[in-house]
Amino acid sequence: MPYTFSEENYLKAIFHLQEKEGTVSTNALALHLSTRPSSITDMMKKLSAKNLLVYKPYYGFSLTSEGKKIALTVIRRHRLWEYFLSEKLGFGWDEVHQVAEELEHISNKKLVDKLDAYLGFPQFDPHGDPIPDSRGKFAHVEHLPLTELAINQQAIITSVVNQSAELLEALNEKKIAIGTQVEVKKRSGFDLSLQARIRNRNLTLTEQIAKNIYVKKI
Amino acid sequence: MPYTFSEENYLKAIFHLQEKEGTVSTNALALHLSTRPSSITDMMKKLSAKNLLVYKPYYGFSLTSEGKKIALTVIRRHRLWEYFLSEKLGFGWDEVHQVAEELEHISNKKLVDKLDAYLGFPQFDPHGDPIPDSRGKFAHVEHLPLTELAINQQAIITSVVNQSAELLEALNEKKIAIGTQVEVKKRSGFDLSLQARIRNRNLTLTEQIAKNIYVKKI
DNA sequence: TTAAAAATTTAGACGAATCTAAATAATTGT
DNA sequence: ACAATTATTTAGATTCGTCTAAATTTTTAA
Ligand SMILES: [Mn+2]
Ligand SMILES: [Mn+2]
Ligand SMILES: [Mn+2]
Ligand SMILES: [Mn+2]
Repeated sequence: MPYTFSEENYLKAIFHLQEKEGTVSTNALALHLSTRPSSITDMMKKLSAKNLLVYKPYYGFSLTSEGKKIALTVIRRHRLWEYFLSEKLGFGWDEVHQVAEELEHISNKKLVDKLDAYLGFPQFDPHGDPIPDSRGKFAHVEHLPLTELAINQQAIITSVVNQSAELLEALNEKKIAIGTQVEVKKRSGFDLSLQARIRNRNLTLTEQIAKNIYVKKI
Repeated sequence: MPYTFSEENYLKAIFHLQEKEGTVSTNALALHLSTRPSSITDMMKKLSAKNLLVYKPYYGFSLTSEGKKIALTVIRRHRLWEYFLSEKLGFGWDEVHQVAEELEHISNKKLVDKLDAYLGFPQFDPHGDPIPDSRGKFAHVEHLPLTELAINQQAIITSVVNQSAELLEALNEKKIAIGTQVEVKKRSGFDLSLQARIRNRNLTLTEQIAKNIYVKKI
């Protein structure tokens, strides 16, 4: 029942890659975790011995339901702490991730549930990502990347998928945040950049930025 | 600058034993940390190599000023989290220690200082122990063990030194807490137990309990 | 269809933190 | 003063998580 920091980080990373890419390769996971592929293989053996994932050498691996359950509790803790840091302590959304990366490993269930209650059972973290409840369930939001929003369609920003400090700072500068209303006025056929109307101002957003911003039509 | 959980736990334990007993022996430290004496010796070598303590085989060891500084930051974090758990999340004072034992190792300075500010710069933790400020300074309270309080002298409880869950539960049952007013009416010459008047009721306190309770005369 | 390239695993090593058992040093009591 | 006891250290092992370098398997593309 008590998993190591490493085990939790691996399970969470696998869960995220599995969600985003559908599949997870040894190299992709090594890249994501900033480790070497051989370390991945080592850990896969340990985790499969604990029945947290199924692993066939050279065939790949995928989380068991127990493995998913653990990944979700780590994600829950991560996002709850991010919310706490942002809402109660006044951290910026570009700073919370790094700190939550450590706090997420404190596994006392009573702590997490009391924190959740204290925060008022928030549904989304500061990046717009849904926070699993104590049973691992979370709200689903119908959203699409800003790159696919129809011209002149009003929408609000629901989340930012890439949470690199650089991107978040760039968005801060442009005063773009979760909940901000946005409308695409024009999309360039040449570089796919777009002209957006945000807070009554016209901004140019590169494709690289736009594809990390998800929106919900209103 | 980044110390391991183990290193921090050792430094904190040495600091506490040094405060309470004046000196620290290998065996005492092993007992305190629930490890084996040989593990202590191993760690003493590591910590002295890092100049956090001075160590001469068979002669003992004591913290350098750098070692004390680190111990104090760990104690600061521990007590701030205890305060948070108690005041904000509603944990009982007999539950906070165990959780804080983990939270104390999250070393992000900005986190700790923002938490401190959020809590209103508390001076004492739920057990009455002083919380070091960001420079490592803390309030000093003139207090004495309840076993030494003069008969009929009014006093209030400032702290409880032994924080075993058993003792704290026993105190909860008797409705004894930090800040509770107390007066000793009689002290038995036979078993050193004492009759105390607390919340307008007369209670018998064994010596074992009384010596863990510290009070300040009023 | 097969050779080159890419992905993955294995072999062997290391540092951290711990342990047991044995050796050694310090203390104590007669 | 010295033998017995106690405290401490050393020797040697183990587990965890990681690494590099080499081997192996899979994929790709000529
Ligand atoms: Mn993490
Ligand atoms: Mn987030
Ligand atoms: Mn601790
Ligand atoms: Mn305390």
